[in-house]
Amino acid sequence: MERYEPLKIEQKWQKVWEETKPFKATEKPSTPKMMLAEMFPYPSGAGLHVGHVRNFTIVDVLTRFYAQQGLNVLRPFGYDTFGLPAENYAIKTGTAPQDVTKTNIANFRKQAKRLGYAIDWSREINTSDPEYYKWTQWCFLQLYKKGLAYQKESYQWWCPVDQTVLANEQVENGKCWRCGHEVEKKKMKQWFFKITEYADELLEEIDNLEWPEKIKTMQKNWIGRSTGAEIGFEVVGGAPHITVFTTRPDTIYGATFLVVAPEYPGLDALLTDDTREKVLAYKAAALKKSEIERQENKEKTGVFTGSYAINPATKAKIPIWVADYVLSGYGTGAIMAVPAMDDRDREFAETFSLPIVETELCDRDKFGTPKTTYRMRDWLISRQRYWGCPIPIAYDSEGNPHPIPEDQLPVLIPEVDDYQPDNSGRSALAKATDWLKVNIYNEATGQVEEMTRETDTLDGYACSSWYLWRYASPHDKEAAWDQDAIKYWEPVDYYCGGDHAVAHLLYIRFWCKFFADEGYLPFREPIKRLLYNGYINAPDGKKMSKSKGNVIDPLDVINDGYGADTLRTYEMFIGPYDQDAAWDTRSVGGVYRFLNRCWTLVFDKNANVLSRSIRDDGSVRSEEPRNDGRDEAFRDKNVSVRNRTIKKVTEDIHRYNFNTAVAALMEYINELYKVGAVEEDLITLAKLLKPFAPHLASEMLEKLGANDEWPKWEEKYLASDTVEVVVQINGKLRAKLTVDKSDLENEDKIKELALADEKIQKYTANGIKKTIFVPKAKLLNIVV
RNA sequence: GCCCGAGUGGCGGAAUUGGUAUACGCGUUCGACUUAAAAUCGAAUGGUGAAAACCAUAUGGGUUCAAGUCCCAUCUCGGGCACCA
Repeated sequence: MERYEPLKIEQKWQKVWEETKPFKATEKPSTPKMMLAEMFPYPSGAGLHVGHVRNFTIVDVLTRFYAQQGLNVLRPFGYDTFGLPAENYAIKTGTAPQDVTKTNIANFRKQAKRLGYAIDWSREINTSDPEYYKWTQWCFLQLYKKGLAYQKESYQWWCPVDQTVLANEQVENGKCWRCGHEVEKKKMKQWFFKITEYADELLEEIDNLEWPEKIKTMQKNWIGRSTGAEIGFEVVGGAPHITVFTTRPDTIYGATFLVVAPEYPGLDALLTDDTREKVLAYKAAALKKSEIERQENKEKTGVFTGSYAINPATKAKIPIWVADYVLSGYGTGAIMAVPAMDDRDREFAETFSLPIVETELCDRDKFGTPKTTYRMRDWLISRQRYWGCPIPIAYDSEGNPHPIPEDQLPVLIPEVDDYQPDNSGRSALAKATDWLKVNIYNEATGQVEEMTRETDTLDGYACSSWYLWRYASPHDKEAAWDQDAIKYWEPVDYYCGGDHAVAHLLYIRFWCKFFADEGYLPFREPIKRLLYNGYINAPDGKKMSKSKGNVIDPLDVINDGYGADTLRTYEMFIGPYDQDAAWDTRSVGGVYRFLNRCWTLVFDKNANVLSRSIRDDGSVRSEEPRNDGRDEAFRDKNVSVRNRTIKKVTEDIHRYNFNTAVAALMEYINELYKVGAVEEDLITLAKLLKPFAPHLASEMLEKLGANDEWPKWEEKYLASDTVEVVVQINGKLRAKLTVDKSDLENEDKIKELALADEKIQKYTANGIKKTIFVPKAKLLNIVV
């Protein structure tokens, strides 16, 4: 007897797909398109994990579903390859990140192919490929030309022992992750993208997106628009006046002191000989404070500057303090403190015995000018790292930046021997001394000059801020993306991921709006629908991690004999796609049994179950062949189950209820095992199964000689000839009636039948108050 | 602290518009097949109870003919933000 052998079937179909390339996409102007993508992975050395499989399979189910419905689908794939793990590995071992990346991509590709994904493999992209990052640099230059890429002095984490800049995630409890020494903030010139320029549109367009509410709320909070006013305070003694931002200009009569942030630019002018030493010491200490310390220790600290300001409302002379509870990056870096109204100001006033004055409110616009501010800051994009996209800038002898001309792109990453950043705070790119020198035309002097290249690289998020558009024409040598291809394929219809709720998904919206303004994109939002999938945790409910030893390797699940179809279907069945779920190895077996039953129904003529059906009296009618000409009644019964299943699976996929779609297929096959199947059932089953288990379904369809066109249901077949009507007494189920379909709307008839029922009569002996009939719910409620 | 979610059998979960609570799967039990085991197939499976019936969707109220679903309060868990003036 033949058996279901997933590995054999899967190998066969993967070979077929490798040769026939059924998902190679081309623009077909007369066919509706559908573009789907997952958040492209960072190809780590560990290979695919079960979270990738869930993420990719969601996209795959939708891709195949729409392809089977006749849409022209594009489902590309790519790799987000710049980043710290490859660089750290390089520092440790001296292996070039280029080589490690190449190996990891090959492994990822091989594994993704073993899962049978409907990918157009001709569109693979890789952010560290010079063919790709040439255009990342081009994007940077467009932003630079419009003044949206600019330099500014900014405080960075700095490890004084390792003499290097550290990223936020490399600072652990205020200490350097490598040497353990306390880190400090160092003022350095950094590159920024001016995302705040688009703050209003980014905020206002959120409501129009078909995205999960959770993500929309997070983005709104992140942008954090608040409206208020800026109010100028004159400083006694002639120092420049201080402008504060407040959302409550109406409380100005209660402002009894001002507070500026330690980093406040005009701080020096406020100091007196008596206070200078103390204030500067406070400032130095504040700069040393780690984020963690600032978060954990919210006790108010501060120092009096020695200066006073005049409250424009009360004309009172009020002291100016410096305190780290005022943030330099928000508003103007200075506030008016109204301790009677604001909890933080009150706490500060109480700590330092400053006056608290209860106050009447005044007109909001009386003393200030209306002003809107945002929590969102400009996007800091320079990284002092080797393994990133070089910023296409060079500096003349006076330190002025000049863009590398577009015809000299890409600025290639130079080869170096040592990947450790150098002690000037520059990336390892600074070690490529020849590479550093470049001849550029200087407009100011009108001469070609030797300049020095920028050694910072771009934040990886820059590389992923335009990759969805590259998919439209991934090998284009003339442009970042082709206008016709973009017009046809994009914006992306479905984008699926489980991370980057704010950063990546906000940055890509920002770039989209910018390039739309520049005329390069015909839309202002890059992603129509976002699916945000949950994590898959270990069987113990905890996060999977190597150190805990609770990692489930998807390739092990396949190779253990379950196969890719079981793995895919299991991960869709595990629970609602947007919720976290815990791996359950035994449930994987349940899904395997389900697929095995599908296989058996089509291929194993000898299985005794196939020859069974149930007689009207409930007994099993055995030894009957399966696909012969069954009698009419039998066929009608199957027609109704079949149509209901088609409807349920179709609608569930439309709603992303993949778990209940699989459950509906399980119900269907359970029913077929009970009553028997006609050929149309087998074909329908295979077609509906294909998005989840494409190898097995292809094998079934081949055997049945059928295509994979998505089946349609007809409403008229959904109900069988008789329907069950529920009879309630006071809302509680007491009896079930079987009535003819044609009588379902007939209230009198159903009432008559109900009242004739023995069980119901027990309750109606003392009369009936009223009845409620709900034909849609097939329900009659009798109130007694 | 603030803003979102969520709480249903032994377990993961279903219930789409207020209308048969517990679909589907796991686990468990029993049976068939087998010398036996595995695999496969079939049956049962919220609790109490002999049964009738009663009680069950975190807890306590409410609205309704009817509440897992709506309203009010409380508890618990998860996520996000966190001195943003």
